[in-house]
Amino acid sequence: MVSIYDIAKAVGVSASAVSYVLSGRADKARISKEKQKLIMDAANRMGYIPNMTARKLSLRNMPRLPEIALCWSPEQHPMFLNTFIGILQDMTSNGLVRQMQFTILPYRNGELEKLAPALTANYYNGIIIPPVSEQDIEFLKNTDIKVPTVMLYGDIPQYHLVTVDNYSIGTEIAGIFHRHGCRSAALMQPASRQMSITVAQRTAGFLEGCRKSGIDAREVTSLSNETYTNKIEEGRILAAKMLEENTLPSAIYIQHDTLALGALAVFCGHGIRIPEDMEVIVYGNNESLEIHKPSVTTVQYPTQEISRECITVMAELLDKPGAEPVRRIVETPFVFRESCPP
Amino acid sequence: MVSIYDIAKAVGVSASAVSYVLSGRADKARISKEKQKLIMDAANRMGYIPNMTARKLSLRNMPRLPEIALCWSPEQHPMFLNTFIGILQDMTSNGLVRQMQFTILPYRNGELEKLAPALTANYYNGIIIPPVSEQDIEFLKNTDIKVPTVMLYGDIPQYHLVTVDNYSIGTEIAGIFHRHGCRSAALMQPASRQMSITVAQRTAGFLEGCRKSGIDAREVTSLSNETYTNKIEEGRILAAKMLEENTLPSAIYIQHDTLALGALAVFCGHGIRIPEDMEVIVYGNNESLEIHKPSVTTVQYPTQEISRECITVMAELLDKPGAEPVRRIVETPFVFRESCPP
DNA sequence: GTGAAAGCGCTAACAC
DNA sequence: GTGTTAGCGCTTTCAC
Repeated sequence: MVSIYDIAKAVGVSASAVSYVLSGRADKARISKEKQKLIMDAANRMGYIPNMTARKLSLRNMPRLPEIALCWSPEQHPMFLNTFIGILQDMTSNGLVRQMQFTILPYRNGELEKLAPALTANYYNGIIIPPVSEQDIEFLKNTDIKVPTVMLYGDIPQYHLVTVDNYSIGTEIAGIFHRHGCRSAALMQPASRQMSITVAQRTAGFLEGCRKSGIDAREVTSLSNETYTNKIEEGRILAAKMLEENTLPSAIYIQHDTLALGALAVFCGHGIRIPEDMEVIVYGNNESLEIHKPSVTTVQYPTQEISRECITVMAELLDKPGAEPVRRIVETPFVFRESCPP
Repeated sequence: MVSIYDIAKAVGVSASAVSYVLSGRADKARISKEKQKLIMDAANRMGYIPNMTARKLSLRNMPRLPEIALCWSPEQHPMFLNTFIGILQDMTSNGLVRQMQFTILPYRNGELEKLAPALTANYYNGIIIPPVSEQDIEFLKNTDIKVPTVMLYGDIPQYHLVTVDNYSIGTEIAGIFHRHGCRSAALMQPASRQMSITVAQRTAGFLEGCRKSGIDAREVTSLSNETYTNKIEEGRILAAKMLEENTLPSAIYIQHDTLALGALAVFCGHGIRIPEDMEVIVYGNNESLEIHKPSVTTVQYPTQEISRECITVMAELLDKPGAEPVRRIVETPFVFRESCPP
């Protein structure tokens, strides 16, 4: 990395002159125009990029905010990140939590390991990770992160946790289908490069619940090597496949809101009456499910509450680093609508 | 701020001992158990939070990534941030752009000014700002940011720009309605605390286009002091209001995708035939519009392309800081569907 | 086991 | 106008 000293040497001036010019305060130090140009040119030529770390350290009167790394995989629910930032903005401006600075560390599901250097180097005051794939959980279990770390979903003993009770969601849905006298049920879920543990937990709960209730349950999903332009299309294709096979169950639990919109479009388009022919429950939080005809019973994916809880826990941890790992389970309310009455 | 020296003094040991203990390497320096405990306790008691800036500066072998501030208002399109991070992850892992570190600076529309200290202090290697309100534009015009700065939407001479041609979108839609022989048109838009300039530009284009074509155009929007649980509900209420007034236009241009879903639910529920009774064009990128019955003609809000362009521009700027401001206009393709044929 | 001291790259007060 | 120098708070080597 080229520093202001390199430039100073190259141009034949002192480092402070370079500093003044490159941080836009040349006038303040009354550096001559010619020297300014020489310095600017050299900086450009040599590919100088200021080291903000050093700059910040020397800037005395700047507020020093704790830096939190927010590991983020775009395969999360597409609205979640926006919700998270919204809640953060809200809580901070209302003085509910201390100010913090969030840096996004993007990763793909299953490739969290690539962030290992940043995570293990004590580079941040805190870390937030929503590890959704088994592989990432495995990596985290075997990694020694020494700064306060909050997991979403992935229950790993040494770290703090904010999650929902995915397994119970599955069994409760199975229970509802059972009470309604359903004999057969389907479980529809999106394909992904890496099976999400949250989906897997709900799946396990649902299948176990069905088994106990004597409901004949089967999974509907696409091969992971197929690709779709979006979740709507995937839902349509999965639904079409079910119709082709001509073995519609009396109830279906769809694990993803947008997927559900696609699937429902096909079911309704083929004259399947919901809930008479088939009851539908969806996990997610897409507002469209509310105005869908018929309106759709959902288990709410509580992104707002998860965000709030996560931010709260992180803010508390900063002040007591050695604290015992906390476990916070966020509620997932059922919202009963036409597609599956209570 | 309490430093390791404060702790060292309080406990009566050297700063290096404190450093070892607090960064989890006490064993490496063979610090006695008692001293470790004393140091830990003092740190907790005194509310010590490590200064990551200093830590990073002294860590020699860490990769130094340019730090980019991403100013973000949650009032942006809810999927945009996720898309942005997804594209970033993609471009970086494919080696299309250099590695960068993104820090999120949350703000509310109209309150960008509160970020002024962070923006003007040369605290970041680059800054990205999507200023959507007039007030924030005004603030930026009068602010001297010295680091490479990319604006989305807000055209301000001294900064770089990535945007779409909002005005033309408005006029083109008016032109389509005109070609179809519409005599009257409505323009529906979401209420917001701060009128978004992008919405305002499309509005201006549309109204001017209507005026030139002799279309009688009127705006439908809610009072900014009303609040809604979500955009769907807002759309439903706006549509209901139009039905009450019993003056349906022959075409409507809806400025927001989710708002449109709510409004369309009401229109269709009241037997309004689309496009026969009323043509509909929507600006946005919600996938549901594609499977809506009838499917909805949209002008695509190209969040992916905007993100890609923005990241590209920023990466280029880092290497040539003094460059002339660039202007990149991203295409906004029309997708014609049933609600308004070409 | 422990502490002194050098250095990370930069800013800014100050001397010239 | 320009250069010297003392920090910013931390890590890490090395001497004791």
